[in-house]
Amino acid sequence: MSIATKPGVGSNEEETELRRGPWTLEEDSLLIHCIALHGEGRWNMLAKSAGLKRTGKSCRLRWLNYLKPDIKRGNLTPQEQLLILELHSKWGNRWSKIAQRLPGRTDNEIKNYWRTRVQKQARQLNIESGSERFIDAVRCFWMPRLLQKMEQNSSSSSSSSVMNMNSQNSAINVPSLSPSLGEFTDIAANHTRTHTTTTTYNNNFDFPDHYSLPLQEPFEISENPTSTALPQVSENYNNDVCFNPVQDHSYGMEGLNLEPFSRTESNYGIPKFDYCQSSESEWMGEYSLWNLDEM
DNA sequence: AAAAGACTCAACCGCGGAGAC
DNA sequence: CGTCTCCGCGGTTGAGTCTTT
Repeated sequence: MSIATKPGVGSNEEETELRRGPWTLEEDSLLIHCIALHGEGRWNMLAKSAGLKRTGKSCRLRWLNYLKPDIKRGNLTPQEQLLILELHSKWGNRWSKIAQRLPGRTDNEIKNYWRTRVQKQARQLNIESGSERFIDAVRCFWMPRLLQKMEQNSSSSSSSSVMNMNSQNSAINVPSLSPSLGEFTDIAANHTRTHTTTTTYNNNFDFPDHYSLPLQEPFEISENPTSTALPQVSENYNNDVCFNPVQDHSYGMEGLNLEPFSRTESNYGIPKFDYCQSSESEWMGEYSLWNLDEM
């Protein structure tokens, strides 16, 4: 079995020398060209026929995570983040399975998102990721936040290009979001809509069962994503992509002050407080907004 | 302006399953 | 049935970048 040479460690036997590390433009071109000719799969053979000194695994990874034309770039949208949270609560670290529900997103990207954003937040709150408290935090704080963000986006999207990136990006063949995602976001947006009729949310957020999934099995419901409940939202999702050009890294959970939540067991279970006191306040960075002591 | 620390994400690694022989 | 190879997945690493001090 050939062992990849480490960077800087030379090998006299050229045929066993394998490159590692970042891919060059030339390598990318070779791989793309070869896949265009032969298609995906048979990665070891592909690597050889392309003349690449890479393992088949490396070629596969490069293609799937970076070169494949339908890969989306940019930050995950609130909808995507919400879906990730939801699916992770359902499936755990099944990244590839989760990625199948997010067209254009790779398992690697989702995994990175989870580790760098979600788990980081859990660490900062001294919540063990995957614990019930963590699930609570996701459900009672982060999901509603994302739903709120979705609502804001959807209300402003009519005058923005946020939801229309797909049609503008003719170079990239982006598949439609799965019907399940449309279904899901319909339901999720409906949750938001239900509560945005008032200026105050409460954290119960009509997640009916404390530990059961708030949106039970929304993914295999229908082949038709069209929703009668929220046509405008569905429409957006049928149009797809939702690549948000705004470089907003704060869609996620950064800035949430869950200290009381993480510290006070009495708040665990049925925490009661408003989490959306002010629609005009930029919720990211409003640490005090989340301070239970103030309630 | 520079150093230190934090963060991101592309890429690698090891493992296990599937299929061919 | 055992062995080998390929493929795909999840976990991990580390270089580059960004932010903070």
